[in-house]
Amino acid sequence: MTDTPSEKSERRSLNFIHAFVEEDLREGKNEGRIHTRFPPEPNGYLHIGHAKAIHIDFGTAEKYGGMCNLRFDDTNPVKEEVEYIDSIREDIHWLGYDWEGREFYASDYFGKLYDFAVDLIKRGLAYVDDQPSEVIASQKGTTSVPGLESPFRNRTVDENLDLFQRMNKGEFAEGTRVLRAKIDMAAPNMHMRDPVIYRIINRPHHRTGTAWKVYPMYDFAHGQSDYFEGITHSLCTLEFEVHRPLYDWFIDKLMTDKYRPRQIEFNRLNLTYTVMSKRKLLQMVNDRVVNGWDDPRMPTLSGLRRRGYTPGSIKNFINSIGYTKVEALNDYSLLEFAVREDLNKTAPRVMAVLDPLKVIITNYPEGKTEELQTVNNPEDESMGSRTIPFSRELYIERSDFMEDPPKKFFRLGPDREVRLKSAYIIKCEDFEKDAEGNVTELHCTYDPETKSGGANAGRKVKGTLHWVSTEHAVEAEIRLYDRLFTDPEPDGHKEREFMEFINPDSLNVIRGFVEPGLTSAKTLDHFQFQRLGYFNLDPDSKPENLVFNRTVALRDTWSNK
RNA sequence: UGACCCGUGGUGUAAUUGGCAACACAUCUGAUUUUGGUUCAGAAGAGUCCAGGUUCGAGCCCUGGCGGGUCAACCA
Repeated sequence: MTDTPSEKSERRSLNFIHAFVEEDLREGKNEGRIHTRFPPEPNGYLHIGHAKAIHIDFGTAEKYGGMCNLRFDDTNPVKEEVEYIDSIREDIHWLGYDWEGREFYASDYFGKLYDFAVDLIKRGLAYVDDQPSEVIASQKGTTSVPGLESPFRNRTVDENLDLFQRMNKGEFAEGTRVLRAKIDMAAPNMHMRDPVIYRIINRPHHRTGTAWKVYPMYDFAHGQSDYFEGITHSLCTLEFEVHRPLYDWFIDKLMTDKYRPRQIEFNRLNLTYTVMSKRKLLQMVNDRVVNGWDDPRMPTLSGLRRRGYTPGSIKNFINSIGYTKVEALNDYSLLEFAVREDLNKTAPRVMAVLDPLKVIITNYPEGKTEELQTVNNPEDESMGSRTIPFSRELYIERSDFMEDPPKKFFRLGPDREVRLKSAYIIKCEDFEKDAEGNVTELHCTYDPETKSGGANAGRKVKGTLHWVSTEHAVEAEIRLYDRLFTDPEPDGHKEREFMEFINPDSLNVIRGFVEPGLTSAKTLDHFQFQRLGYFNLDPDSKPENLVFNRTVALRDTWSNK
């Protein structure tokens, strides 16, 4: 069989997970079925790390004509809340995936799991341990010293059965008894040293209420849930690698036919300048470091969405970093590149001034307003054009003028010429300063012959500035978001708390001026404010108080050297 | 000092059966441009953790080191 070049390059780009999947397919495993699942615990909002999992879970199913379930891993009523379930559903949909009604809960299987536990007891493979957790922990041994067997390890089947049933009836207090799998206290893998599989919890569960007093542990619930749902490939992150022997052990005891799920682990997403642990994100929400899970500085999907990141850009980013078994730290600039690349094609170019400096065109008639034509996107004619008002008084960006400009500064300075985007070439004749020496006002003249698009517009000047007409511009609140953390690895310091690395300037709220017409923009529509970056209208923005969030800044490559 | 996993430019990935180490980001030039954006062209940057071995040929196979990660929750 010969491959076409495209087939070759397709196989070339296969990640190791898909290589495993194809191998299983070739070997005819599970009758050629591909079925994955995305299994979040509903104890927080989804973040960009989950996007990596979502893309491989749903993406693999999509690629091989299989299915992907959504399964809420809700085995611990102490930590989980209904509130999170809705946000998780919404975020998956936002990324462009659908579980087609196959929404399951680990708690759906509490009955089956209980029966399986009873079965293990009957087969002499599980026992009730009456010891407190500290004693069980101390008997576990260490990574280099074998563990000790519990004195309750060899109870009779009848006694175990009786005790386990009474555990579930609420006869015993939390922490007084657990059910353990009987495997091997001397196993080199700690997870095989008689792991706890059921514990008593006296708190109502968000779905099953008070029906159960005992709840299965992750290891006892996850693989079995996979099995019950017919999952063929259970994709998870690297830290579960050492759990795999236990996963397989339970499946061995449960298997009734040839079908068997397979766990494959990949590297989790780590981003520079970003904290991804749900525990820490929750702490930032609780400590009011940020204004909630969807604060635009948060790495949550809802935060990124509000900030203006598009689903497509996140998908491209995830694809570009790939899936391997190497613990990687991905550069934040790669994400920003993906956003700019995506937005560049779709975002109309509009004018805004963030830090205004007044300019008076001295030879322009007072009271006159011109409607100038400007294209929405110079690279995409189909996006059309619009008109913007020009008048005698304008704002330009304060940083676009230098009293004493260095050699390679192409913007405005005394006696310098510059083009106003879509308008005229102007020349700075004079400027005023206040008592502190700050420049307060520029007096310029314009050259009527150089009107943009006109017959004589061809004269070249080095710089082009964005501007707005003071009379027509709309004042808006503009939120400039920067990195929340100052250190590339706020999470990676053993001695120092990640909170010590919080950037006090991560949010700057300013009043700027935008060209008229943006007030009717739809929420989340993107704009490129010339040279300032990509912005979007905040979902909470009101017509009387426009709020724009900066999605990502453009790189201003001019440096004062 | 146990078990398992992993070491490829600064970062992240690729390299078919063992066959010239490739791509993207980042960095630096230059060109075009009514955005110092975009686009285009180019440069620099690793000889694949180390040492042996097998082979005509090793990033890939074997052996031994070294380095990093995960695991000893009644969390997931």
